[in-house]
Amino acid sequence: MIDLDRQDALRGAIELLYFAYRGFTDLPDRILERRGLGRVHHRILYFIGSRPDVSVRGLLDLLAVSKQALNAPLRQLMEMGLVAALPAASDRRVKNLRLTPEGQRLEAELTGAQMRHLEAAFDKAGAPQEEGWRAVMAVLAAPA
Amino acid sequence: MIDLDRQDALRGAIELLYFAYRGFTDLPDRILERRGLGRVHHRILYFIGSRPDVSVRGLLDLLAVSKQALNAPLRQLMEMGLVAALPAASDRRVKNLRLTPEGQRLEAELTGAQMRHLEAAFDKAGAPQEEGWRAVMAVLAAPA
DNA sequence: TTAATGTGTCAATATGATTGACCTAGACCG
DNA sequence: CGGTCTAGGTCAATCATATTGACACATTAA
Repeated sequence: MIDLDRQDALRGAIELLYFAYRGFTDLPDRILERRGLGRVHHRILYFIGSRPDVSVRGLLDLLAVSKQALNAPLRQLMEMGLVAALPAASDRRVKNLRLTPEGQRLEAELTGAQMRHLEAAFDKAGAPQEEGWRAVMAVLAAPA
Repeated sequence: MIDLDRQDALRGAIELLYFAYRGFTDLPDRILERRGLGRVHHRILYFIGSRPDVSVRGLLDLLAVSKQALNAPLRQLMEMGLVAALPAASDRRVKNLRLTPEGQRLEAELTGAQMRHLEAAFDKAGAPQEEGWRAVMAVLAAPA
C-alpha cells in the first residue's frame, strides 16, 4: 500500500495532468471552432504535418479510431483543399497523405499555438525541469 | 521565430502529451465501460472524492461543462448509490456531495489505477525528474 | 486463382455535449 | 413585506463524435 502523503501527491499529479491537458487543447479548439472543425480535424492535420505521406491506415493506428470515424473528417479536409492524397508508388492501393500549402498554414497556426504554450511553460520552469518532464512523459506515453 | 530543431523538440513534446494522456485515461475507461459508465462519471467521482462536500456549482466549475451535461450522469451516480447529497447547513439551496462507501470503493479502484500508473512512471524516471515534471505541469495547468 | 489488404461508404445506434427555456426553493436586500 | 438573485433540476431540440456491421472495389501477394 502506498502511504497517505504519497497518495495526496499522486492525486495532485492526476489533477495536473487533467488541467494541463485541458489548457493545452482549448486554444486550438477555439481556433477550429471558427471554421466549423473539431479536434479530430486538428489531430489529422497534425499527424499528416509531422509524418508526410502517411497512409490512411497509418493515421488510423496513430489516432486509434475506426475508419468510419476518420473517413468523414478526412474527406472534409480534402474537400476543403487542406489535405491532398496521392497513390503510393510502391502500392497503388495506399494513399500518401500530405498537407496542401493552405493546409500547412492552418496546421502551423494550430500547432504553433500549442508550441508557444509549451515553450512558455518550459521557459518558465527551466531546462532541467523540461528534461524531467520529458523523461516522465516518455514513460507514461509508452504502451502499457 | 523558434528555430527548426526546437520546433521538432516541441512537436515531440506535443506527441508526448497526447499519447501520455491517452495512456492515462484508457485503463479507467475500460473499468467504467464494464459498468456502463463513461469518463464523465469518473471525473465526477474523482472530484467529489478529493473535495468532499463540493456543491453542484463547484463541480460544474471544475469540469467546465453545462449543468445539463452534468445532471444526467450525476443523477445516475446518486441512483446507483455511489454519491449522496446533503443540503448545506449554511445555505439549504446548496447540495453537499459526498461519496457513499460504495462510491469510495469504485473511486478508489479507478483513481488507484491511475495512481499506480503514475507511480510506476515516477519510479522509473526518478525523483528529480518527477520534480521537473511537476514544475512544468504546474505552469501548463495554470489558467491562460 | 484465391486470399488478404487498403480504402470507401451506407446504415443503425450510442453517447455526450450544446443552447434555450422554464421551473422551484431558498437567500438576500430594500 | 416584495422583488431579485442564486442553486439546482428538467424538458426539448440539436449537434458532434464515436461505435459495429456489412458490403464494395482495386490491388497486391501467395
